[in-house]
Amino acid sequence: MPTPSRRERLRTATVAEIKDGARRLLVTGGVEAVSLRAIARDMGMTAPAIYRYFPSLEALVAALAGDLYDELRLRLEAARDDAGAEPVDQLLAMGRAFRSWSVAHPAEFGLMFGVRAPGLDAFVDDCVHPDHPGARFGAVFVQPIFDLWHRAPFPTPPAELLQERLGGRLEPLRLSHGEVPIEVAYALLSGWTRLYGLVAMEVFGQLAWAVTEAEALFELELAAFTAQLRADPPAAS
Amino acid sequence: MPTPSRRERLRTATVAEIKDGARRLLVTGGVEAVSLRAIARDMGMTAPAIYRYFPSLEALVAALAGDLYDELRLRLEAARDDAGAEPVDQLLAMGRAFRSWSVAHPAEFGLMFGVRAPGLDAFVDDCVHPDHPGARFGAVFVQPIFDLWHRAPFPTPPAELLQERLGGRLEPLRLSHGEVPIEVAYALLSGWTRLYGLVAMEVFGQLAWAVTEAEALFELELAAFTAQLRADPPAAS
DNA sequence: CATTCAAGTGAACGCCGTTTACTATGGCAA
DNA sequence: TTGCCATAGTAAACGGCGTTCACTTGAATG
Repeated sequence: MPTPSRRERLRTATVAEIKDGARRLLVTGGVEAVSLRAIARDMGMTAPAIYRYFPSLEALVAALAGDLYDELRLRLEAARDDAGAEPVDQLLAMGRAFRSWSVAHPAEFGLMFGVRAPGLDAFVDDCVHPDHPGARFGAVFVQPIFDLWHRAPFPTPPAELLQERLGGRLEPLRLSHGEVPIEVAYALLSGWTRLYGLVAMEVFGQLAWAVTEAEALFELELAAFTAQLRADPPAAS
Repeated sequence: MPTPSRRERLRTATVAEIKDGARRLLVTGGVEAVSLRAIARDMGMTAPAIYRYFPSLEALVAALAGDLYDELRLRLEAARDDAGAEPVDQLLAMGRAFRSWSVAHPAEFGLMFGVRAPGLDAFVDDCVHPDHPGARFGAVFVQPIFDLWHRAPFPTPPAELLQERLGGRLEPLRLSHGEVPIEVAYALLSGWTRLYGLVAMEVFGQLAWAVTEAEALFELELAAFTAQLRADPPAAS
């Protein structure tokens, strides 16, 4: 690609400035504080000008969410790469990185993993596009679990049971990552939902009724899960 | 208490009508569709009249959320009471009831368990009031796990480890339910976060990238968890 | 140099929460 | 029965919001 024209450069700079403003508002006031008028005010512009760059507020927020998925994914990839070659260590590091980023960025987490606006972008999300930022984020977990399974299979429910219950329902996963052993798919989903549940409850303040310092609980659960992953599968009995 | 005065009866009826309207809007358009003006319009009133009953929109939404916690708790208690005397069966029934209510009421679920408005009611929530609807909801799970532990202890991480990591951080839980064995507290938190994570991901559409029909995954996880609860604790080795 | 087109403005529309001043009415005490 | 007064409701207004539309301006392009 040749050097982008001057117009192009200005345009991408403005897009970035708009997104920066949106994120600043998101961080300080939650998603409901993100408004075109406030962004434009911060930029010394008027609100309708933003429509030259995004077709609606909602589209802007969706683009911001996509960026955040990429940011979080890069963070997890860095943690994985720093964790050595042992898949379990990589998963541990990724789990901790996921929690620490999420706790440090609760507003962003809420936007990415909280409730979706009713039916608006759901059909955009579950679209199987493998290049969708959310899908690319989920994909980060696949490789380590797959490697671990190759190296040292871990115990799971019996493969026949998994096949019967889950077999026909993994098309979306298969569309992004060819054929994955069903045990790997199960471990991926099981582990991801546990990680998500714990972190989401902490970030959303839903654990305060029971426990202070949710990090202790997080480390306990992480230890329990990795112990499960390190265990030998039961001998065929 | 004597029969409430006529005024009182009219007032509670109006409060109920306002809440009904709010819930209708919540269901059809998500939480952001709940507006005082729309509620008042549906009731043939003007918006400022609602201020005679609730000090703000936010307070109305909070009251609605409280009612929803009670509704869900009653549903879970009914499922538990229909499940016989076996604690594991009770927990299974409560887990299924939680999922089915949540899937059937995604907007309500989002309001109750999704992201909180920034710092607004957080300090109201984590207040240790044992009569807070959210706390009373969480409490439903305590008794069956406690009973199960009494009847047939299940495997957990070693008590000394739990005590060291979690011991000092359970004041909120202890304030609502006296002393609870630390293994029970751990199993409660671990199980609740797994249940929440799975259901929240399904309701929020966060599993669509990997799996269709999340119920199959839910049943697998439920089976895995209850198998864990039914297992014998490892003999002291 | 003339033209074209993207970028931005200002005004407007219809929503929204909330406040204020004001009105009517039903219950209660003198 | 009469008079009072708290209660429930209204209308108008303020500021903020997303969005649309008609309009200007200025820079890149032929």
